[in-house]
Amino acid sequence: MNTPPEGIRDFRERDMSTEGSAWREYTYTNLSHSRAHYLLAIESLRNELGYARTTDVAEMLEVSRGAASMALSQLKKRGWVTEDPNRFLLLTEDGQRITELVSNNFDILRCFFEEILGLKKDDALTDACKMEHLINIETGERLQKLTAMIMSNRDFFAKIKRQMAKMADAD
Amino acid sequence: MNTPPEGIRDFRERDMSTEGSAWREYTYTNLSHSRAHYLLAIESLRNELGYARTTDVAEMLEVSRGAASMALSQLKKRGWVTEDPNRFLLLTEDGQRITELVSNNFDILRCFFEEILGLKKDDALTDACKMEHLINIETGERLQKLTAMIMSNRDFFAKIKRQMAKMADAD
DNA sequence: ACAATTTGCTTACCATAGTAATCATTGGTA
DNA sequence: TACCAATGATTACTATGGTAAGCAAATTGT
Repeated sequence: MNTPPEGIRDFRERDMSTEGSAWREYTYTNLSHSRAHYLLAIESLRNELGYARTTDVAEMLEVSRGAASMALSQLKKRGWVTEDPNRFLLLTEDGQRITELVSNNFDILRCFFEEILGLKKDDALTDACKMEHLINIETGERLQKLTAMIMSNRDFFAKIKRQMAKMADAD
Repeated sequence: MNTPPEGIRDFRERDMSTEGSAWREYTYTNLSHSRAHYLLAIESLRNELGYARTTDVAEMLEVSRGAASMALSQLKKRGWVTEDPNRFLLLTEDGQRITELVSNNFDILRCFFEEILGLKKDDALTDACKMEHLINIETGERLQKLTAMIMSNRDFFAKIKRQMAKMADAD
């Protein structure tokens, strides 16, 4: 947990001396929101179908095949995606690490939003999706820990649930 | 708290029937990360200096004056920014509402990351900055509530602090 | 008063992230 | 075999969000 996975720039090493343009730092993994979903799509397709072609990715993400083709060739250049001998898409080891990281972040966030903050499933999903590639490893780990601690404290958890339900009623 | 401020599309009304491209929804306020900071810069400059010119905004955000000029003219078109009789930049009422929303989100997130999750100040700031314009109103309100509830539960708060400190040591 | 600087803006440029149209392979089938 | 559909990639286009260079008008300094 000490160092980030291979292929991911360590955000903790960034130069904060030039503060002020911190607002521009928002990738952590050097992965855009969109590119993250190409990786997730490959993973998900390989789990569902056993394979992933450019066309399948395009269809899943509802983008044109041209866009998928270009996006995927970028991801290949960066060493996150390759092809198997039969030209089906594969995640490299780096690609898998990053995908898993983003996927974990998504789960942590979704769970926190839904179980702790009591957001509706859809809203929890949407917000988690927006942030999955943004939070750094440390934040994810700590959020997960917090969620676990709250959920294992029955009284406090119940209290939170009541309060959050009250807020939902106010809507 | 029931409805979003004027000039902000209500994300809760979006059509979720076309799920699947939810990954593409990530603005809520129709405000990009970058544009949000133009609004915040105007607000902040007017508080610090009493006025905000294009040049001041450009300098604060460390972008070129050309970029600032274009960004600001977009924000003017959208009715979030105007000029006073002497051509100094002003936030419109809609602009102020959005700026306040983003600014509140930032404070809520920063506080949560720093006080609850125990992130270092810089990391808390960075993560909050990345998400300030992304979380929807409801999520912000609930996160704030959670933070308050945890902080006012002395025993549990102390326990969390211990755990989070332990995670920091592991780094 | 006049030169120098500041300011706001335009222009030409770059990169990313999409679309739509088109094209070359390829693989199955009539 | 000869054709047709599907696949993957290319091309031209759009929009956003930047930079750098340069221009015109206003402000400032001596």
